[in-house]
Amino acid sequence: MANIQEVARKAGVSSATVSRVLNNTAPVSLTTRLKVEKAIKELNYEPSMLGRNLRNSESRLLLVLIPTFSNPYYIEIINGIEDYSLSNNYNILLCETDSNPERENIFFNMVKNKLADGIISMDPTVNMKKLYELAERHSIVLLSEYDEGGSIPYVTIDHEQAAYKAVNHLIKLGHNKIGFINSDEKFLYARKRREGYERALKESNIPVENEWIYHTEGVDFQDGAQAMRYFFKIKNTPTAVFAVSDTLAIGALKEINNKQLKVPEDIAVIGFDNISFSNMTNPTLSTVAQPMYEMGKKAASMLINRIKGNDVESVLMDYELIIRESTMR
Amino acid sequence: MANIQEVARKAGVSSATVSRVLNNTAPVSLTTRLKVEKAIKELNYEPSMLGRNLRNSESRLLLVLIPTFSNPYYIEIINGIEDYSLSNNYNILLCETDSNPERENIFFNMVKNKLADGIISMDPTVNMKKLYELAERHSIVLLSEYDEGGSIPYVTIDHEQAAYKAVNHLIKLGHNKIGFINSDEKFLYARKRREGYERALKESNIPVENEWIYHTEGVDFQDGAQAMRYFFKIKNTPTAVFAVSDTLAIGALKEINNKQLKVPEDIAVIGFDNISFSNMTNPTLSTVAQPMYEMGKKAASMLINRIKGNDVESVLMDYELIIRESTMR
DNA sequence: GTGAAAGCGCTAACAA
DNA sequence: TTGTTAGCGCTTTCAC
Repeated sequence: MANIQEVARKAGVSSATVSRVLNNTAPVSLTTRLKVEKAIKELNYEPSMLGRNLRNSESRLLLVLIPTFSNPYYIEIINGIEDYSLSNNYNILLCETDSNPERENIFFNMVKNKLADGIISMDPTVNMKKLYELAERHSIVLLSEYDEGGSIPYVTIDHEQAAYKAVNHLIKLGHNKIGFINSDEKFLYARKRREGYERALKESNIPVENEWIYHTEGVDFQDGAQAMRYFFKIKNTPTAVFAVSDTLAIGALKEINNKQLKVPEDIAVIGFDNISFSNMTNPTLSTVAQPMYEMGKKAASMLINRIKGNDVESVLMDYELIIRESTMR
Repeated sequence: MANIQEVARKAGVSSATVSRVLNNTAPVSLTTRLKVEKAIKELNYEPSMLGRNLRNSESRLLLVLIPTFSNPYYIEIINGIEDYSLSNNYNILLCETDSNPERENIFFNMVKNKLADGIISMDPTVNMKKLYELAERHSIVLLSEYDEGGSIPYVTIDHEQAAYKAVNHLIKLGHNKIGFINSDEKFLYARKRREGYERALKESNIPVENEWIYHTEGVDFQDGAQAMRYFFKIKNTPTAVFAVSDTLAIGALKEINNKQLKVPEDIAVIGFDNISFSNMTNPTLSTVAQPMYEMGKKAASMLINRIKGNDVESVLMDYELIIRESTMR
């Protein structure tokens, strides 16, 4: 592959001029521009990003941290991030941390040693201390999971209120025995959604029963099924279930099916995330939809702004309750 | 962030020595090594990949081309690719082409201008002509989709035989009206699987009816549902359906449910891919499982070998028929 | 075992 | 409008 010098020689100009043609960074006379473009074409020249990046000390690569590829929740967000990034000449590197600190370190180091320009973290298990250290000298944006009152900008929804609305919807349907399948409360979103769950109950004078709150290990289908098995085991099985993710809700649905019970007649179920599967289950799943794609775009734009040195503000996005068969009367 | 010169100065050595300590590329006396390591720690030094990559003219970045994030089929493969790559100090860049030639170009250019060292393409819509051009000077491996008799190495399964087995399974269950939900036959895998479908029928003296072969536009749930609606519309609705992907099969399942028909009693269904959701449907879905994770690892190892300049050979992997409720008697 | 120096490919400051 | 030159941070000869 030819380099800029060879192009310059072939065109009979200096490499600086070739660079100027390439980047439109200073006026070049039409004749020389044509000569240069001809040489570029003839040599099949493509500028090396390696040289350019070293010189500009940027990589135009953004890291997107997610705990696992297997949660479909992230897909649309990633699409949003990618679309915005690509159209701003940034590429994104999808980083699966597996909630593994070692992996996390690999990715943090990529930023430190200039292989990436910034990070969008969607990983609720991320090491916040290290992230703050990194944030001192590098650009970081939090997506979905965030740190209240912290200095790292984030984009998220009002998890407390969204959970409140979901549970309230179940209450209005006449339920007062409402199970809550939550994930580990070390995650902020889990704590927030629990608050929303409790507020809805209290406002309707329904006592909050600890045995109706189940904490899962992960957010796989299996975890949801296991939670449901637990609810079946206790004496007072709920007549409605709110799960903090669609994957959990779908697992619960499956388990209810296995028991030959009917949704929503015997047990109503509502999830969270509006993943594409949620419309394919039988019955279809009610859920809370976040504006995934928009959140992704927003986060990307915030990050790129940060990289450019601008100040950015955190944002709270809207969400929507989606009623489907699993909570119809 | 400190650079190698500052470390050298602080340690009282030359930058060459620091580099030698960093890369273990030549013997360094213990005392100087300790001095250097001390300086590195004190300055919190991390070598810049930008400089290193330019010097070594490599990026240690691999591109993984997939048509869309939203097909869960790719997840485990990507995990395999990523695990192998990371443990060999390569990072992977997941590239969603959206079957869009422009996007494809962006990614091809990354390889041309040294921003990436090679490509694993899982995109059946990829522009083969351009890919071959690229393959002349760069390392490429095809995964799942491949080019028979071409010069680009690939890893795949025997699609013809896998389809044959799936259909044969339906025949053994007593079906002789077997619908086939195929994707566009511009894809090699689709043509191969059709061959398998036809071979199974012919071997059992079941005539191949064109009206029982439906070609979808995409491989989303909706496409499967649409295919099933078509089968319901024709006079002679099949009693069993083989879909070339689980997503299609799940869409079909949903549509059968909507018709108040029972799977497998009224219509048996078998898919392809063994995505995680296939075990959560009601009934659970029979399918063909490819060794996704292993295929990913294998492809990554082949690509990295190629980059190193070694010759690599294409491989055919095993697959497995997974019988679940949707095809039980 | 270690250092000096060149150079990977590019861009930007300065000079002309 | 264009060329000269320095230098981004690193590794690797080649001397010593």
